[in-house]
Amino acid sequence: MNREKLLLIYNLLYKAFGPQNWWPGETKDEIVIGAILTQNTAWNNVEKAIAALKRAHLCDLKALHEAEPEKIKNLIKPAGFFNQKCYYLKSVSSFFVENGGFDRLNKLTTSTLRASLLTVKGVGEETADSILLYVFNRPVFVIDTYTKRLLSRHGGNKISSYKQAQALFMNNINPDVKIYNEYHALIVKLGKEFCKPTPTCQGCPLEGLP
DNA sequence: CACCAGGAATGTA
DNA sequence: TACATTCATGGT
Repeated sequence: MNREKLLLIYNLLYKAFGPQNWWPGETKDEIVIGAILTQNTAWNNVEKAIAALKRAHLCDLKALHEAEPEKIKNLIKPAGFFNQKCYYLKSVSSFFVENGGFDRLNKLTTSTLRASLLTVKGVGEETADSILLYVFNRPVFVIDTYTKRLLSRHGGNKISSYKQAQALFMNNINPDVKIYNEYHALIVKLGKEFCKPTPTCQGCPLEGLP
């Protein structure tokens, strides 16, 4: 994998799929909540959980911080792992509330903010980077299952760690929030349509690439 | 019925 | 560092 190929893949995906308008969420709180709920879970199930939270006026980090765990669990059940995710939502919402919310956290440098997010239970590397990119608008490339799959099928080299995969993109693509946003969203689109565990390469925008 | 989904935490070797 | 296990609902 090299710079030309990374740019070529981006152009092919963009031409085939067009702009994805990510992240699908109206508020910053909703994006953070969605980032937790979507862990190893299909997005349509996350939408049901978010809709339920909205109806209960709990699609809000401050409200979640004060809500009863049992109430949260019942509302987010459609997204699966409801015991864990309730605990994660609690820990993430306390983090935001106790640190003065978005505006104050936004004063931190990207690396400091990332390290801080990684101390929160329920926030791993991918979720931290998703929040950095889609909530704080920092130029951080998000690596997910689809990205790793794409690299293993078209990469030509072995990428073992998250950090290594992330460095590949960030060392070769200018740190542009807009581009990082679009590229990750396009890779997810590709993963859902074609680059699945059992790939359907008929009509794939990347058909024919090494 | 089997398989998988926009992962993370924890434990083992 | 590299895997294995657990968590759980809903779509295909």
